[in-house]
Amino acid sequence: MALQNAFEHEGETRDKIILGKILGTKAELRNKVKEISPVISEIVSSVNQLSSEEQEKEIKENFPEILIPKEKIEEREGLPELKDAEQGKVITRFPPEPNGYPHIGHAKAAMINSEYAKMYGGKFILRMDDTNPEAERMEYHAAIKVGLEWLGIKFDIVKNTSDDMEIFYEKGNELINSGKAYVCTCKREDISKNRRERKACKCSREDTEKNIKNWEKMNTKFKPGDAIVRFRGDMKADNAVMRDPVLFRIIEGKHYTLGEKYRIWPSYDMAVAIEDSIDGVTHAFRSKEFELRKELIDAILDALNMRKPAQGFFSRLEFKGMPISKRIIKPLIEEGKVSWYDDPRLPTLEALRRRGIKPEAIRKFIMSLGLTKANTLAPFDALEAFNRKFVDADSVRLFMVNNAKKLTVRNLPMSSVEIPNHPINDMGKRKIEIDENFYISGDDALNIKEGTQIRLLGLGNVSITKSGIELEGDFVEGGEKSDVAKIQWVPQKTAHRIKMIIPKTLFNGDEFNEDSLEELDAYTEPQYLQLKEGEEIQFVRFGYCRKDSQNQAIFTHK
RNA sequence: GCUCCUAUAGUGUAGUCCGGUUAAGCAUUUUGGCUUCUCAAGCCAAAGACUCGGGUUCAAAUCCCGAUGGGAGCACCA
Repeated sequence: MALQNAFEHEGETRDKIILGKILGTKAELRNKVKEISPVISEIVSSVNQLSSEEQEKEIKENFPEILIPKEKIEEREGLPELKDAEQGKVITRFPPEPNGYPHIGHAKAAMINSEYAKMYGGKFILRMDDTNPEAERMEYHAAIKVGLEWLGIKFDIVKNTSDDMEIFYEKGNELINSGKAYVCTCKREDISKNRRERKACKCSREDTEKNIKNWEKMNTKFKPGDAIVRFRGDMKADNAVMRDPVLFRIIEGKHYTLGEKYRIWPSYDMAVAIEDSIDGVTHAFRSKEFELRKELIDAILDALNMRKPAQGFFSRLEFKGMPISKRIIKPLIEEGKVSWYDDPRLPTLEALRRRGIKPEAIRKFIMSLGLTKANTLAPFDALEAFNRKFVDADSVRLFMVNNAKKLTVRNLPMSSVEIPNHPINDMGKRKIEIDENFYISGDDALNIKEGTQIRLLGLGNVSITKSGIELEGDFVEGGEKSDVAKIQWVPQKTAHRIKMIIPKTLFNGDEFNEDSLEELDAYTEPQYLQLKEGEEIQFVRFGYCRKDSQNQAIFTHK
């Protein structure tokens, strides 16, 4: 073993390392460290005295198996295993609030939960967490469903938290009747102040009878803001969430599905606790900012003698320079700085789709992030790298030139040319009609000098007789492929004009990037018109792009 | 302010629970090379990390204590 280690590390080995290796494989020797370490030292020093050649000779003669290269360690696929999970019995859930458009953060929560259900052959629930009528809209509800469907996430059960209003009231009664919750009629500011100062208010000392009466009055007499139901937690607790949190409050807004049927609504903690328990959820994964609520949720369920799910937490996912929060995005839309929630600069699912990011890439990417609680501010290029692998195999290769310059080629021997749609995979060919008039990219035109040769890809070499803004040249029969600049081109007579949109980082630090959307004026082949909307293309020597419409393409990535 | 969470290469992570089989693995990035009628993909190679300071131990990324950096909560939002 010493010999092997020495061989792997330039002829030198160390006794500590060898000791570690031996103890690692042979646990029974661990209490005999004192006895074996001098023996090891001796072996190690004798090995170190040998020259590399002698070591190698020794290995070849006595331990040839060492020379076989080690196999690479396989990366663990997917998420870490769950501790108390039984095959076939795991139930997870994704509970979004329909109060906005779904984004990459939703994708992470949904994928982690669904992945675990899949891993253990269990069930996965989509539960629209809609207990705040003021915030929720059908539009968002629909957008979330569309987004999840696009991601390819399948649900076994779809429900709304608001389906179970009667159950919340039942449990509310139970908590109030048993004195584990009380009605508080203090002012909002006082409640907040008492929380900070860890002081109980007078309402918490009222008797059960009064609480029951007030609980009834919440349905009739009290106005929104007048009264709330609070859980009897611990006003002295270090965890501020436990300082008598809200369980129910009055909201008079019109709920997007239930209208004005109810006016007392459960808070998030109440709703999640009860729902997860009655839905049979065994494992609930949420993002890290909810971590402090774990204690509360357990306490509520204990107070009601209900089954508790295991709770896990993961870090929020955000991209550098791409804000997720509505608070930031909404004003940008209002000021016209971004067009809408599907603006390709945004991290919403709709925007990612328009930009040409594939759901499989998002899945791989999210799984690669793991289940850590450390903050993740991933650079977008990590996602791009995954996406490129999915997109490359079936993206049609097309020619596109931007900032077009004219090139006239004399003595062309043909009037059309056939070009394969993909360099490796069989995706057919396209026939391009040509005459002597071409467009080439402005950047390429700049670099072309008089008297040199260039090669028009798929066509042939041209010897340049005039450079500058309008170029001219002669066709060269049988020209060399190597050592010539190979450039893409578009025939002038059939050139199709498109707008090329290049999304860039929206924010540099806190500063809005005024140049975050670059638009190029470009020409492409008429073949572009034959492609389906949404198809991914690779514009040769430019990058992967998604066809957004007949006259607009969005740059995906290099 | 109080409380909680967190810290591995430029970036994202594996390993940490249960110290040794890993002088830290993978991916991405960057740089070289091969291949190629694309600056793409593919293949090969190189570069690069355990936040800091103590302690325990034959042995610490892993356990303990302290410091520092980052994030979150202290809503009648979820």
